[in-house]
Amino acid sequence: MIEATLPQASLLKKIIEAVKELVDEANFDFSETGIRLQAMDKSHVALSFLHLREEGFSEYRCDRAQTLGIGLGSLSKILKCAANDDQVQIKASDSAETLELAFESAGKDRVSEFKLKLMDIDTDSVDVPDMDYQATVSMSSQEFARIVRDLLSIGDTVSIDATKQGVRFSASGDDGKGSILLKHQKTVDDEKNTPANTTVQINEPVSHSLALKYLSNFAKAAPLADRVTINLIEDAPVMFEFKISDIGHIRFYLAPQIDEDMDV
Amino acid sequence: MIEATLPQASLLKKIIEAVKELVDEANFDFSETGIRLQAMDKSHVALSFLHLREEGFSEYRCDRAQTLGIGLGSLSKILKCAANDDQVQIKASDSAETLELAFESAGKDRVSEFKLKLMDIDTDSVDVPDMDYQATVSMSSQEFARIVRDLLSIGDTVSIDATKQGVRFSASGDDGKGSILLKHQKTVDDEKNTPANTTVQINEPVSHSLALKYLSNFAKAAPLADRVTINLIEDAPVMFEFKISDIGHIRFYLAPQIDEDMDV
DNA sequence: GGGGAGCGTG
DNA sequence: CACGCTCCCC
Repeated sequence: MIEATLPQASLLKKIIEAVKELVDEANFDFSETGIRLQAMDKSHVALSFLHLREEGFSEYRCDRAQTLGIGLGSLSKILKCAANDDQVQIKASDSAETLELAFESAGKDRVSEFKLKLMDIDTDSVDVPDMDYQATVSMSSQEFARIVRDLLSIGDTVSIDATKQGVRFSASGDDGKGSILLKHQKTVDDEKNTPANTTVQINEPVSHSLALKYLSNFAKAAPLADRVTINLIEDAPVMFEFKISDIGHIRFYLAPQIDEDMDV
Repeated sequence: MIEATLPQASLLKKIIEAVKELVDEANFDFSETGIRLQAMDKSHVALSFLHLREEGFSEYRCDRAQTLGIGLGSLSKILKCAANDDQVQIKASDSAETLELAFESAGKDRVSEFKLKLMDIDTDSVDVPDMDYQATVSMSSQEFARIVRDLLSIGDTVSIDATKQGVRFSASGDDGKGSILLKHQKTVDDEKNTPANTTVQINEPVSHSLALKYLSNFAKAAPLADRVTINLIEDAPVMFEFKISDIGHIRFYLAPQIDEDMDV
């Protein structure tokens, strides 16, 4: 038996919006402690992780661990039927074949109920070990989204270079090249004027080439978090983390592209 | 070697927005005294002039005169990557094959660099003699833009009639006719309440028919100047001038349409 | 607070 | 391809 309630449907809507472009269907693992999702994208290049802790729900109950296979397209359609400030409750009985969603309007005067057929999903579970990253960038998620959008008009691939000085995003295409450097700033908390600081923690400088179309998908998580953390390590996927306040986080891993220069 | 800096990218953005619809690619002539551009539109009906004086830049250096052929679509894409209050510096070395643009955010914490491939552009240089205009209208550029937009919903062609009393813009189409008269006002400077005065200096009344779609393009320059000056003379192109404060101006010339009544 | 531009959806 | 929504700029 699963029952979980969120006071604002908008949160769940944004979460599903952020992953549904990458993943068609995914297993949601419900346990006492909360909900987890792990899914490769269709082309097996990007990995999405979602964790929502039980404390983040206004009501949470999960008698025994249960995995629900959900088509994200269908779920997204149903969530479009919820107003942003509806309360949303999801329910499933043990070995249920459907997920039940109930939306209640803020004024309690409208109650909507939807049932979503569950599916069996073969999951290629990938273990992602915790790594010691060589570089960690923290920046405004909105600025991240803006940079990705800007560079998409220049080329298909972005190079992310993290150094002690800051992080550089660069791309090139037929019309020319573009590069944006965000300087590392010591965070100044006493000055409330500091809006969108960027910080770079470096053990060793790292550089990676990534397909912008995936980053463009990741950037859809920007509405969920003020900041994004980019974790880089040589010869391993880059991790993008958006912390969802009070409830969890969403993480994307993207394998770097083989550098063309090394391709020869 | 060329180096020129503007404190506000928004100025350059607006300038390029104002000409890019008319001109796909254009030669920018850099000299010690500033930057000039002269370009016919695709259909060779409208002529665009741009002059930016060196004093208007926060930094200007041009060792020797140089002509840079620039694709305005590509340049516009790059300028979209600048925030409005970024500082923008453009650079080109002698006989360079690329134009370099550097944007620096107001907080200095973001520096973006773009390279734009230059191109060879055949230019049909037209000499436009200084003329004694029969009528000169000065009016609010915003009101000009509004009138053009309004009349576009009536017809394709506007007739501009300047008399001592004022200036009349009129159009007609299938649904009917429209006409807007702006009365000549003696400029009253002591009354600060006077918002958008129109003045008409007349030597001789003039009337011209012009294609509204071009005027609609010219009106894109309205954000650059509070006022527009319209200069009319019989049997010659109409000149629209937008003065860009402290730095120069942008002018459009448009050949009048042969009056249908005289076409018979 | 209103208008315009870019993006996603039907 | 057009409409509506959202973010950004004025």
